[in-house]
Amino acid sequence: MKASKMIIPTLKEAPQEAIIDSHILMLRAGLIRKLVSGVYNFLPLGLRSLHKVEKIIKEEMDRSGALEILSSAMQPKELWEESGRWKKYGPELFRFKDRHDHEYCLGPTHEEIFTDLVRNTVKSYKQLPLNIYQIQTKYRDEMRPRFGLMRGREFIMKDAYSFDVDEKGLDESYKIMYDTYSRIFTRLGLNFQVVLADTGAIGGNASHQFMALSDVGESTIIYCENCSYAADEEKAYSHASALEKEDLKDREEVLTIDKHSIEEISEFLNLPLYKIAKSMIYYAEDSKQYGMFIVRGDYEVNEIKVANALNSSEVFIRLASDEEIASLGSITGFIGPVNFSKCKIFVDEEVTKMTNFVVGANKKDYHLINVNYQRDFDGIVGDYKKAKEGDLCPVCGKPLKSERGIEVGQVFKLGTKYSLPMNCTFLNEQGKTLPMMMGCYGIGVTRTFQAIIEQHHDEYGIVFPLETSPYHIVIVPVNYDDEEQHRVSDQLYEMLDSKVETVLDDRKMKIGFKMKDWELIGIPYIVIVGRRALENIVELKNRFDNSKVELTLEQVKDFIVDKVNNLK
RNA sequence: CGGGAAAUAGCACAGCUUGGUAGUGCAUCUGAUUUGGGAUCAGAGGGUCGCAGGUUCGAAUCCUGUUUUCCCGACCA
Repeated sequence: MKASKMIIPTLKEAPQEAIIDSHILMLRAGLIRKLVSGVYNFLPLGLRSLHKVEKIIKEEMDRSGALEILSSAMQPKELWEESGRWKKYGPELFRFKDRHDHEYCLGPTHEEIFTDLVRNTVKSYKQLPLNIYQIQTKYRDEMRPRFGLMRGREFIMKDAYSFDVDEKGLDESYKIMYDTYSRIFTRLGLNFQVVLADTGAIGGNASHQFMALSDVGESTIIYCENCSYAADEEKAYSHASALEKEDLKDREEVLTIDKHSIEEISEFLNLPLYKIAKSMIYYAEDSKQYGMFIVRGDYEVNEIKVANALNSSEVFIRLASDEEIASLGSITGFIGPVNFSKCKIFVDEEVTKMTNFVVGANKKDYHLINVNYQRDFDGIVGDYKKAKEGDLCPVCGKPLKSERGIEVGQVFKLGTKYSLPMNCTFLNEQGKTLPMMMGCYGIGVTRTFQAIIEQHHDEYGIVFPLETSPYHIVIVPVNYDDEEQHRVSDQLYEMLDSKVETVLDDRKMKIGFKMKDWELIGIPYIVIVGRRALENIVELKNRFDNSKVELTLEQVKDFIVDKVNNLK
């Protein structure tokens, strides 16, 4: 390809809208352009690279035995009502009507569609197991689109759904996808970690997330360096460092005027945070119940765990208002579990290990001191706190670490969550009708594309891994008007073009300008044709370490052809 | 949806306090000179100053409303 025929709209300055490196670089390198918030156009260079990401995903999915299909972004309301999600999904679902007033949505995910497809085409155990996937555009009306492709309202996802006859089959399908994902992200050159995850709105009973490690990631990973334990912060389970047990003292009521927060109480009573228990009342809008959650003062309540405890999903969980708290017989700032019975009490297990601690007295300006679990109150014991760095690993007991990650993929075991309500069944060997066991597996393709850039850039620009670079190599004559340089550039281009993806930068620009462009765009190998053109010697710049070597044309060809062939 | 900030040429920004000709750099076009690291000179094109209303002889500037964008939180591939 000749650079003079391409669209290379590089920007010298970073557009105001971007703040993280990968987003700035995609914009500056002319890979994408914003249409509206959370929606982007892919320009030629960006699209080439994106297609390569898709190709790798496709190759590995096909290798795993999965079958590719393509469905529509437009989905009828009826299917969503069958699964119960038309109501449950909330405002994130883009909904619209046609001229006949029929309702539709733009698919944020495709469980309903695939389940419907399979129930109408597969009837026998002989046709199972089955794994069907697609690479297709998804729509989610995000509250806050962010960081370019990282969280868009329109994005490309690879979604796969497996159908099995039983749990054992599902386990196998799940394992295959788990391994396939590991291969995909490895081939894409991502530094990633697999973590245990909560199942969230999609539902189901087991899940792992694939996290590309990065400081700008929106997820926090809690992991153990000693053993292999790793989990999303939302899901992570840990033990707090142990406290000294004291002899139980008599419970007392103390005046704590205007001391509402844990910090204020701690300071006022001169007690450390871990001698105080935090009581929070949550309300689940779908299951319509309140729950009081008690955690140790130096911990946060994990709202995902709250949602699970209240049989709700996180979207519907909120803190109770002051009025609601009053109607339950307590008062904001002085909530506590002692002599409280208006709603269920959930006690974090770390609280059961505390002795002589402080809680609210459900009475304005009073707290109770020397409170003890079981002697003074009771509740449903479980894990409701947010795990944090320094906690002890639930597997081996060593201190846990934390790191940020970009969630690029997730695998779920759905079980019969969709097949049961949607009646997706098969006949087994005994002629008995059974619901299929399903799994679902997603990769955020556009997000993965950005994650690659986030992990592969330097001070000059993007440094694409060869396999996902828009082009493999670019030939840059210092002065294309110079007769010798022109001849050598053309000759090298002829030698390479049919074998590897080559750009010849024939633009009438100064060398510095052209180099800056390609370094920004991230083409890994740049050939400079300059003063030694007469001797047929050129310079090869390697963007991975920014080193340069002088080579003959033949050597350049052998080098790059070899590199590209090695990818296959 | 809560809290903050912003909106002036393709991009980055000044002008607004104190109302009076819409500007700078980069990019674009023409010509010339340049060609080993974002060239120089000369010239040119490009704007409903986000939108609507108000105040005023006169509004980019002051007032009101509105929309959009970005950032921080709650949600997810």
